[in-house]
Amino acid sequence: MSNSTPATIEDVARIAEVSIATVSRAIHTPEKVANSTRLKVNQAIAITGYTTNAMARSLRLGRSNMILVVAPDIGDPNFSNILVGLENEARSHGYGVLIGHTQNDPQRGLEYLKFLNSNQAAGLILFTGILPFGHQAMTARLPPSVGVFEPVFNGGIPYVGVDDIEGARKAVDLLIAEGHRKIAFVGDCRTRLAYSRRRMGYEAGMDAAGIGTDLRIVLEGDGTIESGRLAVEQLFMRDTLPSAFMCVNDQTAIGVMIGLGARGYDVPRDFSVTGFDDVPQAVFTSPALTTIRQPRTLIGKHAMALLLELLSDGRPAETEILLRPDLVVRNSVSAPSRAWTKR
Amino acid sequence: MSNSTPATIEDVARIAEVSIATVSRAIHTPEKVANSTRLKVNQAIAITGYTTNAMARSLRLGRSNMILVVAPDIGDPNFSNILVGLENEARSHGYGVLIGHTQNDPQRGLEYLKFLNSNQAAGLILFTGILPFGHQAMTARLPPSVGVFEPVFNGGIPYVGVDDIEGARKAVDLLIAEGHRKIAFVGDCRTRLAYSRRRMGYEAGMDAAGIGTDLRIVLEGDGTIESGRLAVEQLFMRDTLPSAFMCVNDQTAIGVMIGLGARGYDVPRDFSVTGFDDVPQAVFTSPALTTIRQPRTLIGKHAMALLLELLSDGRPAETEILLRPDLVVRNSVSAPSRAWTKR
DNA sequence: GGGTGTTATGTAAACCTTTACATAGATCGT
DNA sequence: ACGATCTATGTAAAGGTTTACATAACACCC
Repeated sequence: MSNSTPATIEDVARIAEVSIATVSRAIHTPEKVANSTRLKVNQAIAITGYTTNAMARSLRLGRSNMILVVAPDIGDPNFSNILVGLENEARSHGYGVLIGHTQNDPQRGLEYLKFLNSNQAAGLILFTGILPFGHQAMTARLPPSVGVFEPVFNGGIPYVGVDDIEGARKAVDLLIAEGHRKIAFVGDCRTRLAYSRRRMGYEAGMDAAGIGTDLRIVLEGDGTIESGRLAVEQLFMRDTLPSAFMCVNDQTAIGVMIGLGARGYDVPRDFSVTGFDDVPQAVFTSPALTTIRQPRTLIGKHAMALLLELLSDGRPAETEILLRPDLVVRNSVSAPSRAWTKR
Repeated sequence: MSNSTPATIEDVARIAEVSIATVSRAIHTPEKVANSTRLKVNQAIAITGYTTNAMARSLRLGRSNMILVVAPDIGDPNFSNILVGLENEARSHGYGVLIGHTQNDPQRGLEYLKFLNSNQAAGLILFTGILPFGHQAMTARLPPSVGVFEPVFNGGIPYVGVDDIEGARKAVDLLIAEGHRKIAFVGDCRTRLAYSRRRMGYEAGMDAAGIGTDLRIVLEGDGTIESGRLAVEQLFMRDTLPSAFMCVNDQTAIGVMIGLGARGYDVPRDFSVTGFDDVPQAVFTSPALTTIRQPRTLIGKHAMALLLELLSDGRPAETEILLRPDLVVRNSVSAPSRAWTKR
């Protein structure tokens, strides 16, 4: 029963007493084969335990059934949930998911390009927000691709993600509703499209409330904890303090809370803080972080569905699918402290 | 330069004015080809931008250059760091890493078995602690495999992980050194080998200190936050309270701290708590969790190295590689409270 | 100078599948 | 009843690679 070498289509054909072509047809286009024959083939498959050799199939078809997922950092708390969505959707369509991380190393990017060139992946999901492959000359050979988590700015590939503008808007609106007027934005960053959009949402909210943007309390940042801590330091140096910090992501918010804690302030009594992403840790910070949730599994699902569509249709359907962000209220926001309302 | 169809070995051969066999040899066994020829071939490769078609290669060789990694849950905070180690090591040897998650669904397991049978992966890394493929009959066709994170109990495959016994021992020893005598063990679980070992370390430590094990404060658990919370409830019901909780993992410890917090107790003033794993969240709990660190990236690296060795040698080298766990002291442990020292 | 090695290269088969084309048998319309 | 059409199946080529075997060139030794 369990030979050392796996059964081939020929073994099945021999047992079913048909040709290998018929076996192949019985599997892939069953309507083209007589009922009686199909039955014999299915029995033979059951007997041999035959599984199509994916290598041979891919070789013949000129494309594989693997999707390459390239992320800058597998450990990113946002990553795994999106991946689950991607993986489920892919597998239910007979595709496998392959994972690579670039660690922001361009050399790594080239390796993946080679990988794609050698036909090992039929499609590409990009978390990096940038085509990680040096010269655009290569672009010609890129398989169908979909950006996720971060829009890809140097190549017109479709994107699936959360509506950053709307999400940011929800955060500012909450702070404004609580009575805040001086709201800092931490994590301004021109190169990251998602962050730019969040800032746009921030500005829209401030404008809508008739407050407008005070550039002295818009701080640069790269989304790391450290950048949040640094921003707090800068503000205390400049002595232009807000009553609330709207942060471009949860990591930054954690950094801000650490910075404020280090200076002896209490969140939310002295300052309110919001994040963005709702990473798992956001529940465990103290206080638990009020933030904007990304529907990560859903993003993964949609992104993969779009990619698979591209793979069969050829032409790009939508260029951008934006999902609805949800406000998650926890304990890091309250009304501004007395000290601030007086100003 | 960038044709629509990728260059094949024949294109290279034509340009280099040699046969395809020579090209293949120039790539894989360069010492068997004359210097002058090798030069010509390399130039031709550079001109064409040739990359070996991995499908054809795998088909011919009867094995792929992919390693399948099967985890119960990609989102597990322990997972990503081990994966980084696995991935780096694999890639530096020309292998790619493929990720699957079973979500503890046996159906899923079967899909992966099919996947392996169809030659799409040369080796298997198992996070699940169990061969996820129904009947052991199949075992015959399993490719070289290595267990990681959790020893595989139903198949004699090599294992790479942390020394759970020693790690647990470090945790008890710390608690004992702080003066604790009544130390609960939370997360007893017969089916999970790693947890059993941690309990063994716990018992060894208690015995060495002449305290011994009090079964009334050894509680079952499955490593979830909820199981930790529940354990606290049980102890308060039974009214047999320890002064410290040694938890089988960080999640459990978080649950314990939540449970204690809910009853109005302060950690570490009223009770000390230790975890195991040092997941990223452990820094952000309040108080920050004292725990045992698993060298995750290193585990991944060693596991993959072992697997690749198996792949080339054939025979299993070591059956178990245990790495050193490190004690990470944070703020969840202190001397027992007055109330307890008096007992 | 002819047998013996050695070295470098070429020829062709094999890996397993899918599918265009060919074939043969059945069905149908008149 | 006969050509036309349709349906089910088979034959064989193709996809790109690796490698056993064959060949050819060359050096070497007695």
